[in-house]
Amino acid sequence: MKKQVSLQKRKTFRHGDLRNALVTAGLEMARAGGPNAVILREATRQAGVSPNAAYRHFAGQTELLDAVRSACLSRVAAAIEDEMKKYKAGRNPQAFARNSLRAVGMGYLGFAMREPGMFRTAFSVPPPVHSPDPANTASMGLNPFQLLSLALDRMQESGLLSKKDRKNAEYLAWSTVHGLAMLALEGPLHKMPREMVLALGERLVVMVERGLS
Amino acid sequence: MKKQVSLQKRKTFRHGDLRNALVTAGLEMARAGGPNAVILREATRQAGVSPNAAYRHFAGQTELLDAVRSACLSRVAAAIEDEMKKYKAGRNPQAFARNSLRAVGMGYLGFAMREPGMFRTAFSVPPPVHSPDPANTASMGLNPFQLLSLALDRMQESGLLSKKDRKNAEYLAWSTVHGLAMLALEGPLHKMPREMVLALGERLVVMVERGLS
DNA sequence: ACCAGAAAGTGGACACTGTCCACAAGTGGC
DNA sequence: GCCACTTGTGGACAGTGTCCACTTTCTGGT
Repeated sequence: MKKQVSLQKRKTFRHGDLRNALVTAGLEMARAGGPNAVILREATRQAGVSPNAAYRHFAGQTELLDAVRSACLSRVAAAIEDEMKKYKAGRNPQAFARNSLRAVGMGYLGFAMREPGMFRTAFSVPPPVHSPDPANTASMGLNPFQLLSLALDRMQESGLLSKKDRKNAEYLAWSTVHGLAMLALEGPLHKMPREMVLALGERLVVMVERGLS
Repeated sequence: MKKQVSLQKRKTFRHGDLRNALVTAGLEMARAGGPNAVILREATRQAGVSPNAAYRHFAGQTELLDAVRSACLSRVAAAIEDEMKKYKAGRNPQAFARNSLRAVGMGYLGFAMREPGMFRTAFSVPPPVHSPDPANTASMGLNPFQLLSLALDRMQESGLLSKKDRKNAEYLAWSTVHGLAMLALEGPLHKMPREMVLALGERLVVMVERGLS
């Protein structure tokens, strides 16, 4: 239907862009079924190539998953950016700061609700921590964590947060929205309607803002 | 080494307690490697029984995992209870309420740090929501969620929380600690030292307490 | 223009998983 | 003592990740 190009058997022996094709296929599987659903052989099948061909581009299934996770993280970052763009820096820096924080939280949560599979994949197995890996970023060149830091910086600069309270505040804020997202996606709250989750998210952001200082 | 009893080939054709043996084996696998590591065939092997024997007690691997998850949830509840027992209701109900909330948060997080595999298993795939399943509880007969509710009730009763703010507050509080735990276990913070995670946890609980009202 | 060597993909095999089927071995009620 | 029922066995199958030896194609140096 969509990328028929990869299904019709190619004429050339070389695929030309296999690595990308595999990641794309893997991304689709992650979208549909989360990290456990990204399956190496299936990816090669969709790329119209033998299973072992994948090993020319990835050391194994784990590395393929790593690449897919990276792609998922980029999507998360993009969603946050989109949300942040709704607010412009105006004459009230405190309002701007608050809106930034809200945008990060709600962008994060919104993506989790919209693309559960990708979200779960993005935060599944141990990635190499805070690597400033440019592959995880969107157009602003910041990963989700850095976008959050930015929002918190604005809080501090506008006087909403003391220097002391600012320290490590990203972890506190992040935990909050991430936790709600996970509980709603694969935890005990998975039957809660999305609107309610998002409503809780609103309260959560307020709680963070109030509780941080 | 430990439960040799299940390894030496039994004399009777019947195992006698196979279901339990399978869950126990599964629990050990979950402890060591999280939900993905609980493998049906391996459980039967450890129980000294043929793979198919498991199907007399579970419809399939998923059901075995369900049972293991239930057991993990019990452990979480037990850990929270242990933490709560440290504080007794005294002449200051507000302090008691605060301590209860702290106990829930820190008990939860502490267990996550001590038993990452079990914790991840406990909150992995969709369980049947808020079923008051007695299998998930510890000695007080309350599951982790209910223990949290109890702590929040104490907050309200002691006047620390208004009726309006009390509503759905468990979700907000829960999200917070759960999020930190997940980020620390299988998220980008997995290299953060446990002491730091727990220190963040302390701040987090304070933030919740301050932010909820 | 050649041609060696690297890069990319193929085919076959292996061990492992979950699961299905038909069958055997004990057990309990009448 | 028999017979139905539960529990466990054995053999099979498809699907997975991965290793090995092999072939096909591309590329760069002479």
